[in-house]
Amino acid sequence: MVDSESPSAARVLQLVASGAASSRTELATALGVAQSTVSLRVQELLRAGVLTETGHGRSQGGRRPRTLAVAAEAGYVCMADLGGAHTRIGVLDIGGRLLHSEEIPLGAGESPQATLDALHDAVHTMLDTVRPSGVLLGAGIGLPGPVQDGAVTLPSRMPGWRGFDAAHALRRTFDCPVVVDNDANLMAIGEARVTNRGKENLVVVKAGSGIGSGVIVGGALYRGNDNASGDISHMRVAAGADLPCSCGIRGCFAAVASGAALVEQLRAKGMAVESTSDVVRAAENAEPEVITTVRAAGSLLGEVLATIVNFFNPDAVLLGGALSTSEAYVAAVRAGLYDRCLPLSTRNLEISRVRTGADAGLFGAGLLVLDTVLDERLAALADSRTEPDEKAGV
Amino acid sequence: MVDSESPSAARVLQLVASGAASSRTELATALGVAQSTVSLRVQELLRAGVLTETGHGRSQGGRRPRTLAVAAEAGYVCMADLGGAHTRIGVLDIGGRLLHSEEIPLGAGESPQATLDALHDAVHTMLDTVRPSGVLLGAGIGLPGPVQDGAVTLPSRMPGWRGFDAAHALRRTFDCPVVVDNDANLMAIGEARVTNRGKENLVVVKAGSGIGSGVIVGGALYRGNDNASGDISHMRVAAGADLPCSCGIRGCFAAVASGAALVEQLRAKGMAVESTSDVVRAAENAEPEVITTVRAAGSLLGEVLATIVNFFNPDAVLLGGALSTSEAYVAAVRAGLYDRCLPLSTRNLEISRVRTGADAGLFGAGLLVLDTVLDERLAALADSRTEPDEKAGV
DNA sequence: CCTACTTCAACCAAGATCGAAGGAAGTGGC
DNA sequence: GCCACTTCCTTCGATCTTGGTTGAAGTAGG
Repeated sequence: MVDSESPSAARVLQLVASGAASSRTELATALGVAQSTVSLRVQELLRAGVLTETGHGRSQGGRRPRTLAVAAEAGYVCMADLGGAHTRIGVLDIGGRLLHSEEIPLGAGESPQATLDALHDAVHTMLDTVRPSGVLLGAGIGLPGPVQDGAVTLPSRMPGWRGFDAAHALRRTFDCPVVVDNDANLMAIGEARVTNRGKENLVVVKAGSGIGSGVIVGGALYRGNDNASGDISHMRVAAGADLPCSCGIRGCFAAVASGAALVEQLRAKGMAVESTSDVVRAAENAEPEVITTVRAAGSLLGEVLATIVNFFNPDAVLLGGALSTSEAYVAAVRAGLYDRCLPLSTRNLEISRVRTGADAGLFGAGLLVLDTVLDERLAALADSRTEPDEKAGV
Repeated sequence: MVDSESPSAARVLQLVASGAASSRTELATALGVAQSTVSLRVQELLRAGVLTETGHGRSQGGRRPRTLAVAAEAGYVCMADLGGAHTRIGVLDIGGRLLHSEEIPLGAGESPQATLDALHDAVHTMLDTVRPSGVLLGAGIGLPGPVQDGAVTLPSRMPGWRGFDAAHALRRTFDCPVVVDNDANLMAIGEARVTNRGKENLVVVKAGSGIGSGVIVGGALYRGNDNASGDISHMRVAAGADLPCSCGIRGCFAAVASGAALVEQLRAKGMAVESTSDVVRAAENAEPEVITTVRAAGSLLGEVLATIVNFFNPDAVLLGGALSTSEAYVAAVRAGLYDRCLPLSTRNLEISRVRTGADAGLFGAGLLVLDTVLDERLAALADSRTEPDEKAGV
């Protein structure tokens, strides 16, 4: 359940690829493990062909380090972050570097199979342009709703998706290992692993057309009992006492303050907004009506998060999703949170935007699938190395 | 940070003492580790004098097991659970068995030093009666408020305690190792470790004169950033819009539904209640006014917990504290929770009373101090065994 | 050119845990 | 009584990890 600081293959590659470490010694300090341990693991990765020695680095007074680099030709993974109206897709090389990401006009509103087919086409068009070297190792996909066994169990804005085994369908379509998870969970994983703050316990909020969060405990994703952790959309707020929600209860937070709710509210007032991004743009243009609405939504999120922070006492609250790109929104969240939270819990609390921005979910999806794919590959290599040995030995 | 299933000394002893395991083989299956590992650890504990072999068990078709028992003469720890008006004290033997527990009329209302002095006297009177064999190994104390570095940082009903280093004072008074922690945290630890359900992630609520909770993640206590996790008393609820709270904000949950708040409300209506227990008693006697008030408080807790359950998606919510002894209260909590929570999160959720009842906090305090004390003792023994070897060897 | 010093990575021993194997101590059928 | 079988516990090597040491590689200064 915990894999934060362990020198997993994917993590070693990520450090090398990101430039955070380019020699064995640097890896050892970055991972916090003994040099000898790193040495062995690097040897494995070299043999597996996913790392290469590229030469020597500059000496710092002593022996020159042997520089390491990921073998780009070893392959890549591709990711998708499915939203209500838009979908973000991208490619990660084997070292966890984002080679490319883009937004495509594809929503989960269609039938599942049609959506996934369109996604498949879009991904392959992207791959034709990007032309990453090597082979497709795996794919990771984020869906906007609680995911269990590869299927969405509570699709609020996704008609027809309930119980549809997306993982199975994708495996068939893409013909490679696939992981499917909730979008906010993937965002939390991505942000936690790419921007390594010294923080162990995080709440990462995705405020887009819906609102969800991912929870990081001890550096690893906390999934809860049914992989349903992080739901904050159905908290009861006074501001929405009479608004109905897809869950069947009135007064839910997301029914008032989600991007979709803001669009509705503004359209009711005659404004020409279609999506959450439209709302954010209008707010940046300082349209008074919009900015008031956005601030109110942010303040409400702050209030909701105050409850979460009091209970969970995390090291940081990180904001992502389309709404978080609005300065006004973030400011309102901060204000609402500090206003309603115990000083004890906010004293050491960081509240900021996700550093990986709109790509956070893609990073999470890619890194998650890289973990499993690389582990399998190393295990296979270890097997193939021991078996012949036994033959030769006896 | 995680110590749930590891074969720690205290855990081995607890299993033996509780009767859950009386032979090495049973220990191995209970701990989920190899028999050889258990064998070595048992040898250590035998040498340390905290375990003894008592003879043979019944054969089950093969060789008879050698039965193990904790060496009662090896010592004991004593515990205290300090409340606003009452305090519960008890003694644990080295195997984690509760030898005795009682409630004494001592509250945290006095000055800290006076309270601790009175506590010391009460504990020694208790020890004179109980006469546990062996020596006092350590003491664990629970305080009703957030604890940092052995001191309460936000004493809501404890004038004069703010910043008072209780751990230091107790170490001097009792002259033994001491652990001090939040009462709800200790309750969570106690309940999680004594009644080992197959559950990994728990929320344990203490609903007494105040309301707090302890969070168990992966079998171990989750403490958060500032050891301040589990605070649910300051969640905003509609029912208490205008009631002031010690935190300076209006509308806090605990200002409406804590035991202290219920006492106030009922007294304002002319009822003769002094403490939370009085309220519970009156409710059990089916006094209409009281039972309505208690049910309302329970329903509110259920609503608050619905938020927590949606976010945290635990395996179980366990209710403790004086209020939880009221059937009506527990029923109202259940109703409120199921009413406001997503079915997804309650499908596999257990909602029940703590099985260790009023002693949950004592168990937690005792087991926590046993952990550290036993580890130290084994380490000391290991040292004393290696050092002479070196002398003799050279 | 030689020496002193720094840094890197391979090697080694120590500790923990595990699985397999085996001895010890029983039961039960013949 | 003998033998097969079961169960319990210990022993032994294998594996994985870690920290410390050593030798290799290189720099800086005289």
